[in-house]
Amino acid sequence: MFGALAHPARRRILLTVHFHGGSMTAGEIAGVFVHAWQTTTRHLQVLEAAGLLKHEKQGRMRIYRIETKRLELVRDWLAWFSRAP
Amino acid sequence: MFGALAHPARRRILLTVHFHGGSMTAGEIAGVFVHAWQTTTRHLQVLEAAGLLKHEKQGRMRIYRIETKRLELVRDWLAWFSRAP
DNA sequence: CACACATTCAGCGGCATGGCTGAATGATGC
DNA sequence: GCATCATTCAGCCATGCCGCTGAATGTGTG
Repeated sequence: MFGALAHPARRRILLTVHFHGGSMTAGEIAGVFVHAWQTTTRHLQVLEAAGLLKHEKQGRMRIYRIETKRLELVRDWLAWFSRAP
Repeated sequence: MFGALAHPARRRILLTVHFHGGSMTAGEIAGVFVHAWQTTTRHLQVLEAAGLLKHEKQGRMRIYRIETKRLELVRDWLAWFSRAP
């Protein structure tokens, strides 16, 4: 998970999808970035492997949507540092 | 920052230091891990470069302490996903 | 001063990652 | 069925990271 968030492009993907209503097609996402779309595809796979995105086929395009629940794990981890030592 | 948190050993270092009262010497930290201490040293440097740790010399040992403020930046970033798109 | 201790610096090998290009899959429309 | 669009798979190369070992820096003790 943290590994997936470590790359700026992947964080931007998450933000982009979120502010686009929570779901976007792979093409739309790739269109936002300068990279070759194949590169973006790999980032999407990394994010999906980390459980931060899920995709569903709809016709000939795949729609990605965010799994915000997964992000709460990060929040939970951070919470350890709020507790008294 | 996320890059620094991406490695399990570094997250463990942060937790270890936190639950040890917020500060530890490099030797104590290295003692907890299986790795060669030189390896741990590099992790400490990465964490320091990310602003998550700071050190101060005290005699011939260096004391590291956590910068929890820095972790709040992560929290702030996560907050974007709580806002309505 | 000489020595021991705590810690870091420098460099090596192996493996993963990130960018690219070129070819393959899969659904649609005529 | 065939051409087309959206997307992914496979492989290449360069760079960076992580573990290690061996030598160097700095600081206290006799």
